[in-house]
Amino acid sequence: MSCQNKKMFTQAEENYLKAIYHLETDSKKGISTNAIAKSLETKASSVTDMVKKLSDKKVVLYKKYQGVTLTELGLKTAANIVRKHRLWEVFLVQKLNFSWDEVHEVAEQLEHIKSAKLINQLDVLLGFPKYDPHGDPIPDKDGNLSKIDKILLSTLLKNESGVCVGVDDSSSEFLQFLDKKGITLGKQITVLEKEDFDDSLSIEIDGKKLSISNKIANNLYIKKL
Amino acid sequence: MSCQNKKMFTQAEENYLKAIYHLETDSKKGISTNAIAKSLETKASSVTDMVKKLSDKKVVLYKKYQGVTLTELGLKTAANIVRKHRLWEVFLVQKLNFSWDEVHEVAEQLEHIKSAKLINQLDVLLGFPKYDPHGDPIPDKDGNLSKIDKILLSTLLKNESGVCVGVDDSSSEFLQFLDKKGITLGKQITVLEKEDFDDSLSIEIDGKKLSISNKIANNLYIKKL
DNA sequence: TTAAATTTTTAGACTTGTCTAAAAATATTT
DNA sequence: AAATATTTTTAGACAAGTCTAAAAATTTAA
Repeated sequence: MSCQNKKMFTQAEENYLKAIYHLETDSKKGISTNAIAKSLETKASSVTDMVKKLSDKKVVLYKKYQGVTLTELGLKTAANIVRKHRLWEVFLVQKLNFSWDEVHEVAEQLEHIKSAKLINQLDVLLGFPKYDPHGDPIPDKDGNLSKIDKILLSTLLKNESGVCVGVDDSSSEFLQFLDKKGITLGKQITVLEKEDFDDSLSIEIDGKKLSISNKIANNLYIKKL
Repeated sequence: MSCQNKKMFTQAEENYLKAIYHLETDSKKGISTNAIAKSLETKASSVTDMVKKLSDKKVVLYKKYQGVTLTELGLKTAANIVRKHRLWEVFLVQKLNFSWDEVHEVAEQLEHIKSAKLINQLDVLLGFPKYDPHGDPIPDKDGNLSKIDKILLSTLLKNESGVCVGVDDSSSEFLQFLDKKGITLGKQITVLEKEDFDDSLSIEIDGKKLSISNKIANNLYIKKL
């Protein structure tokens, strides 16, 4: 088989590692049991149990009541799962005609497939993509991320322009809403007007004028031109 | 989610259904607990337990001590898993440069991914293949198989010719052996000589003469010209 | 800085899928 | 047809991962 040296993790363990990874990039501090429970839609008591196992396996540091942090090994492992998730998302969109709001659920399953060759060759097939269909960076084999200096659309000033490069909320509701409005990654946007009373925006996209609520503008990443 | 109407099965359940499916195509009778246990490398007692669950779910017929048979629903479900397995094998070979001896292990995992769109689009991407990389037929959406009138190389007579269309044993050892000898699907073979004392063959392939043992000839399918 | 509220952990239970060992049924042999 | 061998099932146990309810620790508030 193919599992002598490399540590293997169950799907449940991988999901915990991924959740902690995402929470760590947001908060930098030790991640609380409750935060993990919320993000995995499970109970805090289940998290405590699992976190002990992960600690035994040296992928997290854990002191009772103090939250957890990923070790070097845990970080690498988690980044690799995210890498797989995002590469599969690109595959689904590029090769199988999925739309960006349909990929998450399936990638959530595909990310657990164990085969180094599979993911390397997928990377080749897709042309070594750096970003997934939502604009999120794909970690490389060592877990490093390409950074892009993106800002929220809501921070653009009047008459400034930028290119759509990502979303903060990638729920299918939001993504489908963007589709309906004709807003997709790569599209150029210019802020025509900023309304003070509700923080809504008037923007130009594809030569058309569009009104955008603050909630939308707060979930759309732009790279300034 | 995506699981309101269609019945969902666990990976373990799917593996049992697949095993029973394969055993049924060989034997036509009720499949014994022991046969399933052997094929899944598990214990007969575990099989008894699982078979009861499958019976409750209406995918097999089971009477104590009498073995099991797939119901219509079970047959369709199993064929669908085999369909997914074989489509993924084609994908791995055609798109990701896997060799035919490397695909099984990974397809064994991929076959359990749940998404109708995924498998339909994969079918499109691959051009609706009818056979997997070992020459085994890919069931269509209703579970129907394309039949090919293939025979074992060992049944070819002296001076008869045929095209390699499949293998009976698809262990990586056998497949790697065939690779080494230059025998792949689609290659034309002519029987030059049949030796009586050990049933070995002398064949011509690619204009070269090759000696083939009976064991090999008994595991290689040929379509007569 | 005590008291109250919240978070986290523990303890015990449940499910799925597996196992071993023993009992029951079936099949084979003489 | 009785005795033996084999197969299958049952019974009880175990590991993984989850849950609820209660206890312990920490944080917040007064």
